[in-house]
Amino acid sequence: MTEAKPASDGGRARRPGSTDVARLAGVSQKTVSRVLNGEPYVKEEVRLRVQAAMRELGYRRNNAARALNSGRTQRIGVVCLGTALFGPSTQLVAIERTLRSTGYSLSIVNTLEGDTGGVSGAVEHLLEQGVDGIILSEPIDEGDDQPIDLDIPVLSFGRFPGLSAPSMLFTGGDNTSAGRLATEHLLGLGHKTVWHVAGPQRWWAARERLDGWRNALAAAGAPEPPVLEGDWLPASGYEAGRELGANDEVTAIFVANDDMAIGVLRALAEAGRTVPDEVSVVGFDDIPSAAFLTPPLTTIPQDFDEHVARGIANLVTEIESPTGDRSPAPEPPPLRLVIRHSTATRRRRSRDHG
Amino acid sequence: MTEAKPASDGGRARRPGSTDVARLAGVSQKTVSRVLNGEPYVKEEVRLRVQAAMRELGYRRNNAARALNSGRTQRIGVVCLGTALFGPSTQLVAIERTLRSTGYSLSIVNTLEGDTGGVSGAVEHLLEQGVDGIILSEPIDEGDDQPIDLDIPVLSFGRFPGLSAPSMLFTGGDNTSAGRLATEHLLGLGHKTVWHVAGPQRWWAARERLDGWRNALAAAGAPEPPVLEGDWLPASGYEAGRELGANDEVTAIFVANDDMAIGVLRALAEAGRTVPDEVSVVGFDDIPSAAFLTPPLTTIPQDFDEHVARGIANLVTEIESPTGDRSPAPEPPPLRLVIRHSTATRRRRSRDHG
DNA sequence: GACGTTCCTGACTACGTAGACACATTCTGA
DNA sequence: TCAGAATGTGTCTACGTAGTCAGGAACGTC
Repeated sequence: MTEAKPASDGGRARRPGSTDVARLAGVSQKTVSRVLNGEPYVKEEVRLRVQAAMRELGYRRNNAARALNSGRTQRIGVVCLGTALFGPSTQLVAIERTLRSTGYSLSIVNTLEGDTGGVSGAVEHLLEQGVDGIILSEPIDEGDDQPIDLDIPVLSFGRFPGLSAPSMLFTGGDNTSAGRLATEHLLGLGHKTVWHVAGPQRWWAARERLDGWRNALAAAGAPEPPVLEGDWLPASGYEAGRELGANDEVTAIFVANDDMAIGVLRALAEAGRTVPDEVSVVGFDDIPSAAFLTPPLTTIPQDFDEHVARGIANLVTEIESPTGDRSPAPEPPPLRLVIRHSTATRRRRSRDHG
Repeated sequence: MTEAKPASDGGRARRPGSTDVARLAGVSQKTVSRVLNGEPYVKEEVRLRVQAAMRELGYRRNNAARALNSGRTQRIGVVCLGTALFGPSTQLVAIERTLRSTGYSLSIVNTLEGDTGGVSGAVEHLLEQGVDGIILSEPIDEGDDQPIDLDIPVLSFGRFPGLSAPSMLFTGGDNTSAGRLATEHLLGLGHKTVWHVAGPQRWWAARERLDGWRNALAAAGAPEPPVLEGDWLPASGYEAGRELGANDEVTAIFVANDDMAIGVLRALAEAGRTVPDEVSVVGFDDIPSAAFLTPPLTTIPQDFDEHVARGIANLVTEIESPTGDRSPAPEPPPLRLVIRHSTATRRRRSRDHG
């Protein structure tokens, strides 16, 4: 009986394994395994003895060994975009919280914009780590991405062409309808048309909000002004706002997120255009500070918790019984529009008859 | 030669292992392992043949097996607080980015406020997953936490008593000095004293900023007004702002983060106190929208990238050679104060002699 | 040409867990 | 009373990787 690896005598003591627990409790390793997994057919007295031994040794189950044996890691990987934006951050928090209650743990990997390999590189990284499922947190369309072909279930927050997997699940809010809702709100206030400060069009969410805006305008027979595209950040909203503020035609703006709306508000203020008297502004997200801006921002909240809960429930089901028969998606929560003080009925511009 | 487990004929094919690659390349499994790990003493011709075989089979190294064998998972766990706040989110992104370049991957777990077990529960969860090191992202002081005793290195962003580990590393900005800097700026503008809207005092960062404020006041011989404590969110800042706005004595406020400062600004505006003419406000963080508020906010930026890079470099060094001899910490980056338009020299209040 | 290096490769094995299976013991019903 | 089920427990083994060690081949040196 050779001992190839000295039990790291020099360093810290070797972590106890189920074998050590078994020895102490006077049972076989397999019985310890049974106790660990709450299997039936273990005498209560034995179960208690084993649990006592585990406590005494400070036993902690070795997940690597478990994964190796079972082929399942009890871990889910999330591909993020590496931004600290409100939406992605909030969603990630919701994912972690939901996942933990299912017994899975979470690995995250960022796709930095312009990163080598983009999404497919990130996915590859996760696969090598070993994950039972993958979540694409904020699907974007990078032209250079090669199609991704997975053999584990995937949950995506939004459409993601170029992806194939044994089971592809989707969740997330209806950005198109939300964009329509925002636009209709402004049209309903009497504005002839609505301008749009869009998010980066590589993001599907941004495209969909733009689509909703476009649909609403078309349905109302309103002219479609040119789109200004930002990058979600306030500075880009400010740039767009400067253009819009200089244009007397502009009386209503739908901004694709609240952060950019902050920039728009600032630019309008600097241009001397009062909100909402001269220009109405609608944002998106309902960030915590939206209610405290000048003026408080009318916006559309997103129910991340709800979308995440639905998506993850499906993902876990799919992982644990890959039958592919998912329960029919429950209807998504209704869209809401929080009306504050950045929108008002259109007034004749002072210079209209000057 | 029995075959206990049928190779899952029913489901998808078994993933190829290094043994399969070896067979295809006509070498031993060990040689494949050598190629994988870039070890020397492999003939170039053999190396190429093995790599070709790996590509052909779509081989992907199994991290669970690797971890089981080596006792190291190449994974680092991060304990977060489960908030989408700007600071924590930004820091997490920085951690992921930095870590990836070192070859480690990232598991995250949230300590939801009031969660069972708090930090120690989160740590336990990570240990069971198997991590080589742990990062405490936003150290807070939960009274009910039992002391944590680890046997792997820990990196903490801020002090964290009640924690013991073979090596404990710290990084992060100097919140105390930052608090002092903000306060001194306001005092330097002629304000008799500075009021403080603090962050939740369970957070060490919040305590330190408060300490810095207190130090600066004491050093200047200024009276110390009562502290108002918020929860980092704009709404709590608004509440504090309503109190402060009703008090004519208040001419200068240091708010512990920008989000709360937004609430403070709003409350002051509603109270008819103009900023900066009547009241000066300094925030903390320099969130992206800070420059676009009304008025643009004077604030102290945090250099997360820098702190994270320093901390992780030390952590990885410690994991890979647990000698405990860390290179002396390089001096932290200098503190900055971004002066915008929310602070100005004190003017006599209109009612001073009324 | 014998010997010591350096280079290259393979056989064997451990890592910790859980699945398959064998077997012992107790319970149940005719 | 005895078959057969239900209940416990142990033995053996696979999972995929990399460490240890044994040795063969190629090279140089005296």
